[in-house]
Amino acid sequence: MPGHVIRRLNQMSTQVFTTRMQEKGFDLTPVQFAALDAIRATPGLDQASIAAKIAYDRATIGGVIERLLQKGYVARGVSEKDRRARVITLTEEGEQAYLRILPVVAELQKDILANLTAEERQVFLSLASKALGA
Amino acid sequence: MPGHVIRRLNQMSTQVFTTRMQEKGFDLTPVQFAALDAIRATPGLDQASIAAKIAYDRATIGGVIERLLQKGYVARGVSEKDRRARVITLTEEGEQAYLRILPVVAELQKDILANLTAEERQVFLSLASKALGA
DNA sequence: TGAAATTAGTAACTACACATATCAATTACA
DNA sequence: TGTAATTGATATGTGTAGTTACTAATTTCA
Repeated sequence: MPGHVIRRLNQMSTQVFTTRMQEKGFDLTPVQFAALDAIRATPGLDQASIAAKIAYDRATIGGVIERLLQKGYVARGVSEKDRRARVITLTEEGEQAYLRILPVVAELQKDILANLTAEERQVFLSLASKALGA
Repeated sequence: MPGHVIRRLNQMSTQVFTTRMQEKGFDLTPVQFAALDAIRATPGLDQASIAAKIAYDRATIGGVIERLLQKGYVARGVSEKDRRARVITLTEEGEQAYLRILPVVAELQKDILANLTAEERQVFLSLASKALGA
């Protein structure tokens, strides 16, 4: 059952992320990190573009960014080009946090597929990408 | 990024499930189907055992079963052996629904990994199982 | 046997995840 | 140019997904 296996994988992946982050004293969910990463890569992006970039629903991203705002990691402004759009940028605090968190996230990625050999991991990831149509 | 790829896979998988089910006129989520399947396979199981069987949290399963109850697919009783435990069984209506839904679920599993060849799918699933420690 | 530890389920809380509806701003086009 | 269609964001509602805290029932074991 592909669906069931994929769900279990995601469950395990989320658990590894949460556990490792907590161990290192950070309070950031996978989605929040993905958003932070996207915002840092393209500062001044509006919420809808951030959502599209990391494949999330627009409505979901609103809440995620709200929580990043509360942590003081990002700032929200109004776009000069389009007054409907909210432009998101990383704060200095967000930049510092990102730099501390990035190595932790990079490290824990290995733990997610820890039961596979390096080759198997490679095959798995390339098949997963193909399945996603990338 | 394994974590990100896995999340996207799960997202796609859920979407396929939801879309196909809706097309066929059924109102059942992936979790609800998994629970229904487990209950049917082992009638008279208590909630905690169902949760363990499909790798879910005890607290989450409570809500899932509550919704299955509302649909009239399952019945809840008190265990004779252990009065703390709620024993779940499939109703006749649940059995009928399951029989109609099963082929749809079996069919849509192929769509989840539609971008892969049969061989690739096989490799992917065996690697995923290994990653899960099965 | 009786107090302590364990276990089943629920409640409350946080955080996604997405659909749909709504509102405001912008763009397209007749 | 003015109305219609589109688009960005928020609000609302449903359904996971997990944590912690709690109650009630059961087991363990000193």
